Amino acid sequence: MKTTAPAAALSTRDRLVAAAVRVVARDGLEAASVKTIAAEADVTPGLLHYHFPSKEALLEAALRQALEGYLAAVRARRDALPPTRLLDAVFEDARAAIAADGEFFRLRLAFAAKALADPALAAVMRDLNAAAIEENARSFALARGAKRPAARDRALAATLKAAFDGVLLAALVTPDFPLEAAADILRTGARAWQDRP
Amino acid sequence: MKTTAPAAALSTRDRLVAAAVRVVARDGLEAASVKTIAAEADVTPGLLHYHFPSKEALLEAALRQALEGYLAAVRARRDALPPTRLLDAVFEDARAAIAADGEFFRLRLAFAAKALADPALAAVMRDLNAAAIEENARSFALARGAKRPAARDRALAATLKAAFDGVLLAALVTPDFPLEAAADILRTGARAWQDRP
Amino acid sequence: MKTTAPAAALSTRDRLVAAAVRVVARDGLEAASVKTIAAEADVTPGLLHYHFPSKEALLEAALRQALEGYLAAVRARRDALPPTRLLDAVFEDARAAIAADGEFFRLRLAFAAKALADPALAAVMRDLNAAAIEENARSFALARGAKRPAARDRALAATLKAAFDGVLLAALVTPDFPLEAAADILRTGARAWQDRP
Amino acid sequence: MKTTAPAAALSTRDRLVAAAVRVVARDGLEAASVKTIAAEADVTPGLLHYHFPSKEALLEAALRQALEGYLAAVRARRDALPPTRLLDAVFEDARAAIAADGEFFRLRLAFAAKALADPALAAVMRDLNAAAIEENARSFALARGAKRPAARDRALAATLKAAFDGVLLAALVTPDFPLEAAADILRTGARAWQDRP
DNA sequence: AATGAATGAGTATTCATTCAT
DNA sequence: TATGAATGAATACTCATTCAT
Repeated sequence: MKTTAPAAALSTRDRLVAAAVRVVARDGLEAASVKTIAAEADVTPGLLHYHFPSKEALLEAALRQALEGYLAAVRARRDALPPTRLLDAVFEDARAAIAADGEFFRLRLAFAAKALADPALAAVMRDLNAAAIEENARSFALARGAKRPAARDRALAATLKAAFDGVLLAALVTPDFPLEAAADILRTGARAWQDRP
Repeated sequence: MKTTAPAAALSTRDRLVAAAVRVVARDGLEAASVKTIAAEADVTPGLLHYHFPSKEALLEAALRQALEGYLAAVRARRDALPPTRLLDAVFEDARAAIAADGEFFRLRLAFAAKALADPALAAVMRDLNAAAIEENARSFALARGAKRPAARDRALAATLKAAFDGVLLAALVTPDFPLEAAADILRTGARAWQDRP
Repeated sequence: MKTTAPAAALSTRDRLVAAAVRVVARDGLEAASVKTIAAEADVTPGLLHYHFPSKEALLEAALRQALEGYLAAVRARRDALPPTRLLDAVFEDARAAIAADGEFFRLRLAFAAKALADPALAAVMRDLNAAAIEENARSFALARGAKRPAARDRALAATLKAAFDGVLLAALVTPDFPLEAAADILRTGARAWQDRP
Repeated sequence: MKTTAPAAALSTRDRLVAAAVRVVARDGLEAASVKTIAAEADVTPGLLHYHFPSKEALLEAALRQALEGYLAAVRARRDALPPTRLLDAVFEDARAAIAADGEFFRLRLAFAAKALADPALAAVMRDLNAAAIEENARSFALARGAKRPAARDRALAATLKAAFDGVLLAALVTPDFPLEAAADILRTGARAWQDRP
């Protein structure tokens, strides 16, 4: 019989997924060979293929896990705020991401590039993107006094997410990117959109 | 004496750069092996290394050429417009890019991901990004009635470029992305920023 | 249960080392490509790199193994002789080497040339050379009636080894090299050195 | 019309040979590619094949030129000495070579290794080796009071040359090689050989 | 579940040589 | 003479995958 320490004792499968996330976030997809990932998980390459049919399958699981973790973090922060502050929260999320999220963004960018040629990855990204947008759309609806998100809420959420992604990329490559101006411009546009009847 | 047909008369070097651009735009960086690029240029792999010290050097030249081509196109369109329509032109550029530019964006995204780990590529991107932004900043200054671009013009230009890049990526991955809303939100924010004293 | 035939039971690693020794001794370092060595070991080139991080690492192991084998042979012959005959034994060793050792010397010469530019190989040669010299120095001390080798014993051993190496090279390139004269001259000089108080 | 400065203006052919000698002496045969040698001679690789049918032919010329230069230097020093001091001169030559001749020896060792598998190179080495030995043999005959070198003189010359070559190699690889002892042992043996009736 | 050995196709790069100009 | 472009074969090495144990 084997007793498992509750938190630390990840299954081999989960260790592999976590290792893949770490490697891609830290060193990019080019460095994410089977050998490298297996070593990061302290496991032999052969075992990786016992748990996953291919390297692609593992990478897909890694992308899903990374995006789900991000989504959960967004949700948690959102649940702790009153509805009227939700639009501000989006901007704070974005600013926090820009300040701290270099690694996670590296992973997201690497996978985005790969997804353009890989339908399975594209599907994962689309689904979890949609979930995050729906989450924010719900918040925007509440702030407007509506119970359920409408098309205008989803459009706002999708736009802000996309725009901030672009800003995040630019800020990572260009050290002196004008973050304040970007936030100001986007916030003004968003407020006007919200106040429209 | 040799008459040169305008298109076929590219030097081998230029044919290699063009081939690299094509391959990366069409199939991504993962498919851009020396063998593939050489074949696309109708050349032997050995010859590629006669003209470029390494694959990396060729890819860097390809990125530069692609971005310079883009910059030239932006400049040309800009020169054909009266100053008061310049802000609108940015939005039209962006919309045109979203509608038509899938291939060019694929290349840009692939190189962006690689640039996070490759300082030489990052420098190329930064330089040509900065040139494009300066170009637009000049337009925005003229529209404000100023002769020379100030920090506020550059901030606006940088923000719009970054935000539209994000929108472009999202639109490529998500077919039903709300382009109209995005343009509206960004335009509103930009106008408010411009009208500020 | 597996019965192992003594010769065939080499590990893959050992088969690779032996194959490298054989190829270098027979055809020289220029012919010692990864492909050639792998074929000689009846193994795929990929497997060579599974067992050795690089071709250089394999060649270093091969050099060490060849020199250790030689050293062991010298020791064995030495142990079978009475102390007074030890100086003569050195000359017999040398003559035997000259007569029979073409292949081993080809390897040694190839590696010596390479070692001038490769510190790792140079270290291996130096260490095993020193061991062989110390071995002979001990013999010369015993022949003098001393228990432990002194500087004069090591100087004699080093000189004889070096001089015979040169003679061996010359004899290999020049078929009619005067081996008897060489042995006579060296023996006379060595005896005089030994008889000195 | 082209005027040629008398000493500096080597023919292209000679510049190539000199460049090959320099490259091999400095960096070894492994570094002596056609490209490298041509660059050292400030010439294009294509031109090399105009003057030499193959790389091998150039290397053979380089070896011959290096050995002939060495032979000329030996002859010159010999001509300046009275007959009775000639044996000493051999030892001084050798000591000078050991002290200063690292580069030349590197070349000689590299070619020696290659010559074991290349009959054309082996012939060059043998011929010029024989010439140098004959030179010394003549000296030894004179010192004995004979007019013409006999077998015993040639044997002595061949032995000393070979032995000193070995010592030179050992001294290059082993920094603390006992040069004094080596010279002493060889000189004693040589004198005894000379004094024999 | 896990290992470690093995494969075969693929990678970028270097090389001596040829040839039209 | 001399150049610079071009070729094709060879180089060491990496990779995802398979499989017997």
